[in-house]
Amino acid sequence: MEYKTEKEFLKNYDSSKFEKLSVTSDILIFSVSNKTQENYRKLSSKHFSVLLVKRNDFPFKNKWCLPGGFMDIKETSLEAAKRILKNETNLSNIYLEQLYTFDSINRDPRMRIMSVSYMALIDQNRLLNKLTEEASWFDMTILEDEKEVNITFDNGNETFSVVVGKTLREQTTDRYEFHIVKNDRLAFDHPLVIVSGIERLKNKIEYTDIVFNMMPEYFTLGELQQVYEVILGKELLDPAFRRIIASKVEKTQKQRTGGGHRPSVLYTYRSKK
Amino acid sequence: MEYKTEKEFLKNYDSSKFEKLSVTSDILIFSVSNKTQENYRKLSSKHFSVLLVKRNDFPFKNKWCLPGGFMDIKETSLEAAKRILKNETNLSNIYLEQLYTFDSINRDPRMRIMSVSYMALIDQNRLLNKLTEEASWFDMTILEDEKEVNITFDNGNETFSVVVGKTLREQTTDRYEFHIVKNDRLAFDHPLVIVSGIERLKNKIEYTDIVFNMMPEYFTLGELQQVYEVILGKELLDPAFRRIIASKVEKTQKQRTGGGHRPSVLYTYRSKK
DNA sequence: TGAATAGTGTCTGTGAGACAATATTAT
DNA sequence: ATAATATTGTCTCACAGACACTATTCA
Repeated sequence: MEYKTEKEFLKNYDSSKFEKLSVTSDILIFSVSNKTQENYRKLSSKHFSVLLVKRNDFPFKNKWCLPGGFMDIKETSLEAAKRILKNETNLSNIYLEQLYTFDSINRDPRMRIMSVSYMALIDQNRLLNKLTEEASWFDMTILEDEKEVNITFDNGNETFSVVVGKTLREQTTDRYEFHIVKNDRLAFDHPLVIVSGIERLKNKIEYTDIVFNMMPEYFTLGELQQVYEVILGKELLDPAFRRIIASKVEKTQKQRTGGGHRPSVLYTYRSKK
Repeated sequence: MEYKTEKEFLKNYDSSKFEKLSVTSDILIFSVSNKTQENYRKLSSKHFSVLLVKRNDFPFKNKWCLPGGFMDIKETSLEAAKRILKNETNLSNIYLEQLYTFDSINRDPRMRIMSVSYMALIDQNRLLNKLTEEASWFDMTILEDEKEVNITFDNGNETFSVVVGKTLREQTTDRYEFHIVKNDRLAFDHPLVIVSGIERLKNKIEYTDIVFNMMPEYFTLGELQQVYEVILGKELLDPAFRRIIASKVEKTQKQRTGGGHRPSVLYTYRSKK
């Protein structure tokens, strides 16, 4: 049948023509946690951490997964992500960016479900006991070589690790293609989401200012350096770090005292150049 | 109802519980085209170009759009992209990476349709008259300032331009959020896809080797430099460019002669370090 | 010969890496 | 005084920007 106008066409459009599927928004909530130190003189050490939720229902009952949920037909995946984030942390105004869309055929045993994943960055100090019961921060220890990424998760009560393999498809697709090598405790293909997010964050921390979304309003350069170090997984030299960061931060009158050492100046993020 | 095992749960799962939607794969096929020169002595000048398809049907009948199509329920969006690409160019083995998922509620007037977009890079020499009838390469002229991107499309017969505005959402989302300011001839939200792809390519060309996917097997450094220049939208200094690129290319015995000037050595891509 | 591009040499300033040195606090 | 971190100084080396210069071809 031929239509003369778009209006006419739309009125007669049969929306059931193509098969449909469900979509979820899954959110990688990254943060940096403080581990208090035995020795009063030492700085509290920092850990790169991710928020996981224990599944109460099938599928993958009792396994850990990223906070997520089905997208409503009347909201965008970003809106769904914000809703879930709000639900999980009771916070709005969190840094959020779309990460990747995962849609391998059998990633969900129930049926074909596509996942649009988002990455959120948060300063853990903003949420004080606001977590829901099933949610828990896991510190990540990341070991990476050319072939694999090995991540150990630890929330204080439970420890487990996953291994994700990297294949580099020379020309035809993304630089790295990930596949799960070992995984007992994480649901779905979430190890792939986590590894993708880590890669993204590692890259972006070098050429953007996103790191400040994980920082409180006032912080010392030592703390900021520690955050860089746990995310990049390597130590940085103090003078070099200070030079690079100098244009992005503003000195304040405040100081942090109390450690058994010279007090440090508190800085704030200075947006723009 | 409570289930004891995952198997039992899955057997009884009602997959119609959540509303569903359709998904398309849309592909941004970028290339660099040669404009032959009047003066025999001059090099042919290059243009950054994108493949567009004229819509034969509603919606957006007679407008131009990115090659794309509905994803089958039994294939992934990447597989769909490859299928569409094969269909459009008759080529396999094309560089392809997932770009972004666009899912604003009313992006398609028919119904809720989510688009997973891919970016493909291709050497135009690989396809000789292989294009389908409705497809056409458009050279892009890109003017960008802090607030807007203005792109003029030209396929030899037709010229039009679109304007996309940039908003930078300080903390809560991606660095830039795009919105269409002016658009007459492109269908759907495809101006946003194109701008996102250009941003991605501009970034990646600096820290990856993807540019070689747009080059033939043998090329001169002058040609390669021209490709960088049209994509980055700025001129580069010869010695600096040669220094940077040196480790990525391999000199051959071949030469390109025939221009009214010194012949140039042909190089090949040298993968790895 | 001259127009046009190919290709090289080299100076200079910037900025990162490395290491050393100094400063300041709580016990 | 000492452990621990904070903060600065400075040397060196690599490298990007800039510009000048040489090389080679074909009508």
